Amino acid sequence: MRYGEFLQLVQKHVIFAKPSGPKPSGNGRHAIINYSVLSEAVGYRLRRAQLAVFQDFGESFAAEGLRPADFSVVLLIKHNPGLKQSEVAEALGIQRANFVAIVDGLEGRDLVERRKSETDRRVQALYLTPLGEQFAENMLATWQAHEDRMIAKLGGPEARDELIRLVNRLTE
Amino acid sequence: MRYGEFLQLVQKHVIFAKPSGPKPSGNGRHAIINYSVLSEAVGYRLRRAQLAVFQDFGESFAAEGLRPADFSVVLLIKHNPGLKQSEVAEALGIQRANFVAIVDGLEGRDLVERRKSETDRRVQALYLTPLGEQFAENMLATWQAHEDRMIAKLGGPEARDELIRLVNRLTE
DNA sequence: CCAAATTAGTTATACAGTATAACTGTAGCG
DNA sequence: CGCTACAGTTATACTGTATAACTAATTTGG
Repeated sequence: MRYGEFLQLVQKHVIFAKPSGPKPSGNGRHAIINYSVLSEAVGYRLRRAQLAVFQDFGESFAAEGLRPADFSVVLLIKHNPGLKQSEVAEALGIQRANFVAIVDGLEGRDLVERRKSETDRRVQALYLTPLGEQFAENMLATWQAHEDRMIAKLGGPEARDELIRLVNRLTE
Repeated sequence: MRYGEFLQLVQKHVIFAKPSGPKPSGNGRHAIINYSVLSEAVGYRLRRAQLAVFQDFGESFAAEGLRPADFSVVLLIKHNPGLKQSEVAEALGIQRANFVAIVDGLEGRDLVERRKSETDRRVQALYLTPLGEQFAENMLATWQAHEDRMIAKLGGPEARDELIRLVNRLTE
């Protein structure tokens, strides 16, 4: 058994804890706080928003025990079967060393298959298993429901498109 | 010596590593990848953008060894002197247990002062030290330069306002 | 052709961020 | 007074991420 597989087994089954949102804070009184530039700081507001979205994502996939990285990996393999491990990892900005455990997990759940390339035996080409293909369908339906909630919060598909357009400028 | 202070001492001085961006990926050839819905997935694009912004933030403050949380704490204390530890922590969405080490660090650098409240000796009220006030001025100048870079990437202050307006809807 | 360099994947390890439980000292209240 | 609640703290654990070192396979240059 590989180390990654071992880790997978001992992992707790609760991937995403319940929302740790604003606790019923004691006396209920809240200090009025001056947030200064934080209110309009791109990094801060972006971070808080991203946490809120991931929170919803986590609750959506709590039953499946699927983390954002797992979702992305399954999606990419589904649409690009045969990609090398390192290509998927780089596409998602995941270090190849950390990617091993992710693939171990998906392979252990019989969703993904590693196949040694015939032409280059160093390479592990990735494919979805039949179960993985089926899983991906349900996964995408669950994701779409999550995404629809986010779009609704934003105020519609146009607002979503505008948001994507803006944040992409920060990544380029 | 408290545990938090001990941790502070043994912490490495390199808070933010160099950008681990797209490595000179070997042969230079890149597989053409179908990202499917990931291209327009709110959570995914938001996450990537936030990482890019934090990367720039980290480089901006590498010399000062200031992390995003430290920045926010100093800023809030500057504009709300005398707030309780738990109030600052809650305002920033930081667990009070984890907030202890952050304040330990800032206090150890003589930027922040804990003062036991006269009326409630359980409470630690937070204030900037004179050095902290001075530090905050430089900090804000450094931050503004960072923020200006982000605004420029976005395409101007109007685009920034629009982005903030959109992401705030996700957090509410 | 062969030795050296490079590449893909893997393992081990370290650290930041975050979450929870349990403890101490203090305050409020019947 | 005795019970409950609260603020801060400590210890601990787990996820995500970063780096170095290793193995096996391939490519490259002389």
